[in-house]
Amino acid sequence: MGLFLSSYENRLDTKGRISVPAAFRSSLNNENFAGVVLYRSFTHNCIEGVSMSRMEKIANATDDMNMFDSELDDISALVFADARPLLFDVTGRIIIPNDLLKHANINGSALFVGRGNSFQIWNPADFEKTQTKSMDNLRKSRPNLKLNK
Amino acid sequence: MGLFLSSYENRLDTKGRISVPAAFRSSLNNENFAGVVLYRSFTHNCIEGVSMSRMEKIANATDDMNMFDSELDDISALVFADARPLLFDVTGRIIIPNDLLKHANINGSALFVGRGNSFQIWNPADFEKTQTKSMDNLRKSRPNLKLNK
DNA sequence: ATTAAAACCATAAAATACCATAAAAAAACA
DNA sequence: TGTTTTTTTATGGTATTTTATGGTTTTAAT
Repeated sequence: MGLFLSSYENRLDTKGRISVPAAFRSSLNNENFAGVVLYRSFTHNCIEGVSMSRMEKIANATDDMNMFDSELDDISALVFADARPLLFDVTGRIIIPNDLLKHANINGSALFVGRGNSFQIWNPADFEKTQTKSMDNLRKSRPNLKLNK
Repeated sequence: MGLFLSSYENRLDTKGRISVPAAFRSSLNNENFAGVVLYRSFTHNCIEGVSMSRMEKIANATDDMNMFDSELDDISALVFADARPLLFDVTGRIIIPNDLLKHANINGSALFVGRGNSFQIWNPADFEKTQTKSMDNLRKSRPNLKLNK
């Protein structure tokens, strides 16, 4: 699978449709499932996105075990119940469910942020803020850090 | 087999019929048996659901083992004795047997919850509670948990 | 004959496919 | 390099299909 790289801001139309960036779609070219799987991030007010094959990997890893392992049971309860498989339409759009949009505070437009093997979808302004905060944290803990090498 | 993902709340009608979510049915598209297998969960007040082919897999897996493993023997004994094969009607509905409904405390409507290779059927309010509990458990045991590893 | 179960029919709402076009990116060319 | 042509992408609107749900009729069982 190709990596999800760079960031792209796209608009939601009146029907809630939004184009998944072409670059992300081509990272999913040889998937069986022509779409993405989205779920609410546990750690941020954003949406997480992965491929279906990645979900299948998780399913097989937790499979058969969780009957005896309560922690695995908790994890799979949260992940799979919340995960939304969303097919692309012919032009590469998806409809992001309302509860996910609400969780990420997304209204008019959304920022697709590459994360390597996954990606995130953010309210553009919120992402800006958390990036700044992350940068500040780094500078505090590592005063000599140079990020623009 | 496709995964069971996301959650869908549907209503029971006066005759006890309820639609299995279309997304779940399409995960069972290329099964020989046009329906699902339900049984009472051992660990929760809910109903477990799997495909027939998955039951067969469990049968084969336990077959070789339970001669030596008394716990597996107990589990498979319970599962198979309790399991109900239920065919879809033309519109994709099933009738959930009364003892299963009672076990899961289901009255007017039921929540179909994806679990990857299986799914569960819950009283919607009860599910809400256990999800909150699962989240609390995880946060306690793993404060920095990231699920998209 | 009475009851229960299965097959059949109907429909509003939701989801999805279809068609069209402007903007942007890439390719071809001078 | 700069300019033109072609292709791809993002976006908008409309039409069609699917789904969940309710009710009725027919068949089977007791």
